[in-house]
Amino acid sequence: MLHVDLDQFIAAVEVLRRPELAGLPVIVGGRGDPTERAVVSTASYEAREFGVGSGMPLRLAARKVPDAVILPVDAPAYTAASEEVMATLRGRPDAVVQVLGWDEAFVGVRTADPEGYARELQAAVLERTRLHCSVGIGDTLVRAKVATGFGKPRGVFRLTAENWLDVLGDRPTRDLWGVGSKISRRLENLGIATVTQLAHADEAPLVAEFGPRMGPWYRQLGRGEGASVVDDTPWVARGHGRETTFQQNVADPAEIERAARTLAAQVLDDVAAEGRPVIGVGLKVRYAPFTTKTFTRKVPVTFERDAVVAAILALVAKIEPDRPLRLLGVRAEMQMPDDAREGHTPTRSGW
DNA sequence: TCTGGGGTCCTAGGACCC
DNA sequence: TCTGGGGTCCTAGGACCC
Repeated sequence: MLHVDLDQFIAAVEVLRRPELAGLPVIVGGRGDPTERAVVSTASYEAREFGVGSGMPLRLAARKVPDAVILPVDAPAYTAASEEVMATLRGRPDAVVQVLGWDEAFVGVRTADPEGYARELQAAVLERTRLHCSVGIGDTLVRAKVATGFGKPRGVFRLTAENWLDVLGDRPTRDLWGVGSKISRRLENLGIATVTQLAHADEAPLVAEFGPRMGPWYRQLGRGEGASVVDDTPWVARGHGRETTFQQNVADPAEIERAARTLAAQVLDDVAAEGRPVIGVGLKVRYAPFTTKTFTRKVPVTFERDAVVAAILALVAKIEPDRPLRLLGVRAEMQMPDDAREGHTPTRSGW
């Protein structure tokens, strides 16, 4: 199968509608105001030269690249561009498309010439959307996904059982899809630093450290093994959430309740659009400077907005008084359709 | 430098039941 | 007086992804 990833997608979309930005360091994040609390969504390759990357605080990015063009996030524009891209992928011969996000998808296809197919796919995407993408080819989803990184930008790269360890074996486990900084550190404490070491690790210590599901899963990941079928079943959201980071920390209970009610209303609008009842609510709180707490509660299956808001406010009452908040989030879980996906293989990202 | 906002899934531990 | 073993449900929190 193939994995397709648009190159610097958000920045590229912005440059398309403002051609004069081509070749400049472009940074997209937050409301485009580098004095606010926000992070970088995407930086153009020119900006990345200065060490700017996704997830970096916007303030820091602006300091690193004083001449950067800083733009606000325009989600509808990226959604529209993304839909064009995905439609292009679906139009490829025999393609089964599994969308992973705005700028990513798996494409399942049987072909004797995957590289040729990938090049044609890139040409089709470029012709229809004027956007460049990189393509990974693999015999599993994990290998295809990881392969794309080696193809960037605008390239094609293949990873299979043949060359997986040759290419990745000496790399840190952090380079694997699903291993972040915390897991890689815990692996290191088990004496596992590289992909090869993970691939050949004993299962028992992994199970002891990560549990009966995730332990074996991480070793599989080290081998690049796992699912190899692209699944185009339409996505069904489990819930919807909204959160806001306060520009200044907030301690006033009345202001916190107001913010919670506003978020709850937005969440309930999102939920109502799905036409499925609410089965639970959640509250996320980040106390300043950066300690996150969550509270959850099941509710009787309901379409009643007032009942859901009341459940959310009951969670708000659990917030420690006199501790300033920097973030507040509200979430609602929805009832799943009966036939919803069962027996999922863990991937940590739900895809 | 000071860390967004939208999601998903897994695990631990307590409550409760038989 | 101290205490089994199995199961399910719920909550809180951790980690990851884009």
